[in-house]
Amino acid sequence: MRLRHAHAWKLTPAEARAVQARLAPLVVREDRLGPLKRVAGVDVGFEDSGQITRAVVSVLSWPDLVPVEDAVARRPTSFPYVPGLLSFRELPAVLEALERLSALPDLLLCDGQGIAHPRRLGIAAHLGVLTDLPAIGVGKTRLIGAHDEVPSARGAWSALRDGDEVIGAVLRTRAGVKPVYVSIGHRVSLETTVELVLQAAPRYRLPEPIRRADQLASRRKAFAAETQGRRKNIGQDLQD
DNA sequence: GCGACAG
DNA sequence: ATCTTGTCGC
Repeated sequence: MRLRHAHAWKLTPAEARAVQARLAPLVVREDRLGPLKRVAGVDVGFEDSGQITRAVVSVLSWPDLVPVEDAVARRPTSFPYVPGLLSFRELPAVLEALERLSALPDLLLCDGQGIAHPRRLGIAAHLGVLTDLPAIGVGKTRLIGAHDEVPSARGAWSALRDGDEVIGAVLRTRAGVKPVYVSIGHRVSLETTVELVLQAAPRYRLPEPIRRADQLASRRKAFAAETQGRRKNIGQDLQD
């Protein structure tokens, strides 16, 4: 498949913020999803002291969450980490990985914020707009926004607010475990976002697609079992 | 001017 | 994000 985009983004932080201001209005905050069959987790890791960006997209079937395809892409890191500008550092590699899939997924679950961002264009929203695929942001920590304490039961959540606007939800995917920060990425309402994240994370804190992408993006060890409760095998490395 | 600050 | 195994606790 083709995602016609030049992946060479040589921008200054000021220019990057201008791009965000231009794209933020294009985010669709309502449900515009088709049938879900393939859901992808997106994550990025770094090698060589951060000089190489490694993006992974793991596609799982829905709703059974069985791994069906993975794609990896490595690129020289071309943008520093600047809070609020994460997508300019990670998306070039992510787009390259997406293009390597045999088919695009029906939904993207991204490690990072959606519209819970200063200019409402976190990495999940940015990726959603560029690909026009439904997308959801799942952050492990907060970028912006305030919220009440979240009840400890799985499924409980509190609105994440920036002033008067609700920009996301702080959701408990596991009882008694630190909640995750979820927000609209593109073409998915906040209500649906909460439902889908809960369905995608039936057992662990993070959604299965993101967990798998995490594995492939950081560790380089084999991860044969664990997904379906099988035996553990140490030893076999697997490259890409 | 002083903090806060996704990954 | 990354440097890194085993270990303490529910």
